[in-house]
Amino acid sequence: MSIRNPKQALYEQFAIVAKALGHPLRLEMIEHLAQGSRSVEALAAKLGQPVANISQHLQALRRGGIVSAERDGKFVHYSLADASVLSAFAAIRGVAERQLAEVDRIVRGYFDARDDMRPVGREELQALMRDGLVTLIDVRPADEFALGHVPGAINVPLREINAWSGSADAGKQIVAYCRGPWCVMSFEAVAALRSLGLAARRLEEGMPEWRAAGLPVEAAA
Amino acid sequence: MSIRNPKQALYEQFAIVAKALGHPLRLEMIEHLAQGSRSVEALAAKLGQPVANISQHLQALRRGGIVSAERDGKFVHYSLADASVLSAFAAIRGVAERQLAEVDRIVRGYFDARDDMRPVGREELQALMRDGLVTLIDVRPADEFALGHVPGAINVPLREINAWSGSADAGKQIVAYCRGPWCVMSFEAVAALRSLGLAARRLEEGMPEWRAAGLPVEAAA
DNA sequence: CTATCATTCAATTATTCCATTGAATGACGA
DNA sequence: TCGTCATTCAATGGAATAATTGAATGATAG
Repeated sequence: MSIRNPKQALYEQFAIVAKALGHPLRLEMIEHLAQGSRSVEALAAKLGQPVANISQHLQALRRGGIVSAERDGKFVHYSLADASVLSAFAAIRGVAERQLAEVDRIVRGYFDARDDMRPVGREELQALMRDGLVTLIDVRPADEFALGHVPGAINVPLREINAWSGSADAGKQIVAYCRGPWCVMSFEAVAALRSLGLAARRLEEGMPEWRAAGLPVEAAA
Repeated sequence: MSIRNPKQALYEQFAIVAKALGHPLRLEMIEHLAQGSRSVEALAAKLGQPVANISQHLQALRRGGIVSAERDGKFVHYSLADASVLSAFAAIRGVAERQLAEVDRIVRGYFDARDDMRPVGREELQALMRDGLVTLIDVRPADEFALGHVPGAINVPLREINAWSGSADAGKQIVAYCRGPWCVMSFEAVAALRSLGLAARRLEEGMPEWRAAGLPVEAAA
């Protein structure tokens, strides 16, 4: 290792962390790992990527201190190293939302962010739930739901949304959430429900943010 | 541009932001810009880098929404685009401090972080200042001091620290701060003062963090 | 001990990023 | 209008990073 002054050496370390976050696939991996720990194979399957590719990206994330690994039999389970990883992700997302016009364009174009797409905040949701005014649905796959979900939520994976909608209580508003603030599944769930004439809105954030806020989490028995 | 789904498109945008933070030189540029706006030339001089190189990195930072440019005559002044940039930087620093053993090693090795190097916190400083128990010195160059400093601080650029120490009030503890939590100048100032037998400690954070916390800032007349 | 399977490593090619150089742009002052 | 100066652009070669493939490792089950 070359001799440098400590300032540069520190900046190099910080840059390693930022660089680890600087790839779209790795960010997607982080969002999945934020739902709970995963084996390399499971993660690869979720993302539709070759195992070796995911393994390499996991090494990069590990070098940056983003994830930690734990061996369990012949599986290695990866998970986020620290809650501070989520705040770093959130901070980067915040910069992008505030500063990059492209983000705004994507959100408006693809997600069709109309005024009435205004998401429900955490406090607002808790008030609505207390008053029994909403049906809260968790549109993530069943395995992620099982690892932890908002108390009172029903698991309705995205592909079952149309079938489920028939049994929905038309008198209540539906609130959907999934993996994070920009997770597409809740957008699509809301769009699908609305096209069926149901009143639906997104929860502003997803499961990891709910958990990070210290709010109660329910797990499968 | 290829057609992708919105999720990937968003992750790509977030990755652009993270990638912009993923280079040591750019992080150093951010720390300088956090002191105040700078022209390309001024920044290049501060960092001892060719102008064209700095210009290119500034473009990268601009693409990532990290900095914004403002033309003034034939100069272009760059500054941080948003206070959220500082929190993103802080979040990344936080991950590095918590997770990367190398950071710990550098801090211990170069900065000689002994127990009594424990830095002074903001509240503690304010209490000490109120009671007149400390001399607060700002060890940044005079131009950065002029753009804003902690009220009551004396500007003692690092290279003048030995000359100044003769006139220091030996009955008071000295607290030094500079550009940020890991800015080397305050470490070196404290080391120099201690080797002269004076009681000196670092302020935990630097000017940008002080400003971001909404605390009062004094600028040159 | 051997077979199996999850994971990692190694090697390849394509792509992107980086620093440097020199030329182009764009605004100001004479 | 012309020269000057700050900044940006374009082009170069060299280094790092990414995706793919196939082989190596390391732990479990039989």
